[in-house]
Amino acid sequence: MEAGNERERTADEAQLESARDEFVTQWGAIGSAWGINRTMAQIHALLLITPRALTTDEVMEELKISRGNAHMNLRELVGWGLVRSVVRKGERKEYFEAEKDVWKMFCIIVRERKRREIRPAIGVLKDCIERVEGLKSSEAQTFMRQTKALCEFMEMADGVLSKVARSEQSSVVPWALKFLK
Amino acid sequence: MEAGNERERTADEAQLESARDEFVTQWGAIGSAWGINRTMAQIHALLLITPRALTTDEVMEELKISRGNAHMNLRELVGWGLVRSVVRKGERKEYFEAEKDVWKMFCIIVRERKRREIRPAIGVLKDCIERVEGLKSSEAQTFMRQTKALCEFMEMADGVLSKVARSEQSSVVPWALKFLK
DNA sequence: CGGTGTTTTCAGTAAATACTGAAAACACAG
DNA sequence: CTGTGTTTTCAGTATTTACTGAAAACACCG
Repeated sequence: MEAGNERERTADEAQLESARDEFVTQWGAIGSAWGINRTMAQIHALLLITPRALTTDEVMEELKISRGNAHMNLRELVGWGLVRSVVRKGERKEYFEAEKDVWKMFCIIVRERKRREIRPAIGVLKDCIERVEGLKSSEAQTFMRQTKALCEFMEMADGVLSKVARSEQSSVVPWALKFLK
Repeated sequence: MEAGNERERTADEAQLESARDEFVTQWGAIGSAWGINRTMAQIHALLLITPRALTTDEVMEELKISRGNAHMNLRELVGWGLVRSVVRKGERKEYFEAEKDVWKMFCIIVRERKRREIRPAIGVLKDCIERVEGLKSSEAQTFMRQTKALCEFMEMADGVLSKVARSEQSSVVPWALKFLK
């Protein structure tokens, strides 16, 4: 009987572990399709599904990666605000834990991508528009029309995302859903 | 006087060309931050700001890239639906032109990313959830909670994006903007 | 059919990106 | 200050990704 339970628990553990591995791997693949370093996405996935905070060594061990790699990507995640470093009193090791609330996660990503990519893109577009202001050729006209349209669109997107991400409440979106079409 | 006009026109052209180059380069950089091949983004940018359709050779020339590269990336853009190939009667060359309407462009990108990345991601999450259904350990609980939350979130995002992209009208979003906060 | 202009493919190579591991820097306790 | 555990850095290297260019395939013409 005891042996049976043990065998069962072990099977369960194997099942869980394989699902966790699948999740970590796939999350890495998904991340890299969106321009995020695969390892960083994997570390993030690992921390997301781990109840407690982990040390750099545990991350290294779990994902079979070097210290440098683990370290750099953990720091990057902390930089994004997706992971917090926690220090336990009396211990010298640093622990890391992910923001687990999916909506907060989303808001953080939106804010950061806005700051890092959308804003600069708008800047570039404005600069391009300025440079050809007043030019008359049809090529110049097409260029202006397109860059202006793109710029307006991105400013709108920026606005929408700001509001959505500021709300900090996933309740706003399901509500908005009803009104769309 | 004539010389003056010519000099002026030339200066204008130089100004336009530098702005166009800037745009193409930067659009490439932006694209690659979002997981899109830099060259593909540059070709897209080039076609966006060119009033007429271009041949593979013109794209090669403009961006200083090889035939193979130009060809493959043009095909990829056609695959996304962001670029159409047009055949002029009596000519054997193939011409390429971009979808210029920014809102349509957005809808296409949303639809494709949904199809290529969001849907598969949801599939992976569902699979992971299924695999641990019924497991009791606290590790399993955390795993389930997180993957379920992520899955629900992505399904919601998928729904919102579907509706937004289906509307085919940029007018819906500015309207929705007022209601957000 | 052979000739001509065009597109497609892909082996080989280049460039970009990510990772390793070991050394240096740091931080703290004794 | 010295020893110990920990974090940080980064030159060198591996892996991945993207590109080239030439050959093959294709499509049409006379």
